[in-house]
Formats: sequence, C-alpha cells, structure tokens
Amino acid sequence: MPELPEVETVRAGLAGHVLGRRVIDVHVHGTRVARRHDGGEADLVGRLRGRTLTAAVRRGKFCWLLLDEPGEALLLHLGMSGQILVRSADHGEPAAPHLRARLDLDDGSALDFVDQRTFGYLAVPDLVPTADGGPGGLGSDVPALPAQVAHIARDLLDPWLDRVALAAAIRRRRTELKRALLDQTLVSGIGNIYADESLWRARLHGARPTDALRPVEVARVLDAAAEVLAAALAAGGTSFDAMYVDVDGASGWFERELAAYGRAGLPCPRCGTPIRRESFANRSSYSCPRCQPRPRRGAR
DNA sequence: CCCGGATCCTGCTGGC
DNA sequence: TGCCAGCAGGATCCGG
Repeated sequence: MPELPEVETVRAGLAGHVLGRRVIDVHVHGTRVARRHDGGEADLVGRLRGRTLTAAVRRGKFCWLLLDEPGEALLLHLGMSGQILVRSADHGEPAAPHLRARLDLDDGSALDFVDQRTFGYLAVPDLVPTADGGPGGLGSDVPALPAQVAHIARDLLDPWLDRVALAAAIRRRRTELKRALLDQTLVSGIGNIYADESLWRARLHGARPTDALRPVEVARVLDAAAEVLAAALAAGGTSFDAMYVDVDGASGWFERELAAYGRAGLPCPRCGTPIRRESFANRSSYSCPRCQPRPRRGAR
C-alpha cells in the first residue's frame, strides 16, 4: 500500500485528528517495532510518554509527528504493509490482528500501528537541519528532519524540490530508468506501482539507460510521475472518515485507475496491446510492449 | 563513491 | 484436499 499518496493520506489524517493530543501511554507488541530506535523499546516508550504531538510531516514515504520536546519527533515508516488507525474513545473495535503499537492519547482516543509483515517501524530520532534550509517536508515549516530521513530526497509534490537539478542527476546516473525512479535518494515517494504507472504514461521502458535519455524524456517521466501521484492522492484522499485513517489505497485508486501495474495480459488503455509482465530486481514490472519498447542492448 | 543483489518478515494464492 | 513454491506496494546493508 504505502507509497507517497497513501502516506500523505495518513499524514493528513493524523494532522486532522491527533495534533494537540498528549501521549498518556505506549504499548509495544513484538520485538521489531522499535528495532530502528537507538535506545530500544523502553527508551522509545519513555521518550513518548507525556509528550504532545504538535505537527504531522511527510517526506516521500516517511511520516513524522513533531513533539513538544524540542528537536524530537515520532518517526513512522509503514514498510510494505503498515497502517495507522486512529481509534476514537468509544470505537469498541477489537485490537487488529497485527497490532504492533498503540499510543493512548489524552482524550481517550488511541493511535494504532498495525503491520502484518513487520517491515515498518517507529522511532524517536533527533532532528537534524535540512540541507537546503527549506522545511523538512509537507506539513511543517521547521527546517529540520529526523536523522534517518536526512539522506531521503524531496518528493515530486514538494515545492522545494529542484526539478532541473533532479533531471540532471538522473542523467548523470549510470543505471536503468526504473531503478532511478525507485531510488529514494534521488527523488522520494515513488514505489513499484507508481514507477510502472509513470513509465507507462511517459511511454518509456524502465530498462532505458538513464545516461542515454534525452532531456525531454526525463522531463516527460517526471511530469508523468507528478501527475500520477497527485491523481492517486486525490482518489485515496476521499476515503477516510473521522476515526479511521485509511491506508487502503487498494479499494479506490488501485483497482479502477491503474493502466499497467498488475494488468498482465489485459489491453493497454492507450493502444489495446496486451500488457506484459517482466521480472526485474526480484519484483514485477508491467508495461505496454508497443507504447514502451524495450531498449536494444547498449543503445537508447 | 556508485551500483546491484540479498535480506529482513508473514500470509495468501495457485499449481500440482 | 493438501502442500509448497512463488509472490506481495520497502529500505538497508554489504560486497564488488
């Protein structure tokens, strides 16, 4: 689920429902949730208890809540399967099967972190200054971000992203275009689904060598990616209500609007040619054989 | 420094 | 029916 549009939906939900709330207590389930927090589970809980959540910020697929303790934040990463659920005081739901952490808040509500595959995590890192002096991410003007996020590039919905510099950096790389799109240190927020959708829109094959791309092609795929992310966000953003921050992009955007991803054998919406599935770096890539011709070895 | 592959988990699906 | 290989939307770490 969680690529940029899904994480932004979470961030917006958190901004609307938990800011100003104080953390009364924290319950951690399992050994993996706190594995990326330096002081371990007990320290994580200790640093959160009594703190007030003051802002919800996102860069790429990373989301964090600023704390009233200056220079600290609660960092959330959803991994492959993470969800954030905001439970109202009277929700009455049983705990989700893969509940990994619960924060009890001072109005009786709770913030649940649910994660089947346990690649997600919580941490309370120190904040470090941003390299460009701009805000750490969307949702805050503070020019600081969690230490673990310092190497993560800005994303395509961030006004501080320098598109010209990004395009130049992509063409300087010696790799394949899809790898570059997935490289969070170049541009963040794009995962396997939206990489394929962006490449389809731009009519480029993901195996195209980045250093042989024409500038107009790089611009086209970046425009396409920005459009896809914005459209997915608009679709995903419609589906959460007051007590549930929805991470389930699958129900809305996923099934109806994808042109290539997961559609092996189905007709390309542009030309009708059956979409192909290829294996790439231990995962699947979907593309149109006609609109997105595979590059010849060594050539563009 | 840059690049690519292996790796951390759990659960579901599809083929035999 | 039952079993098991294969696969799933991510980031990090390590070797070349």
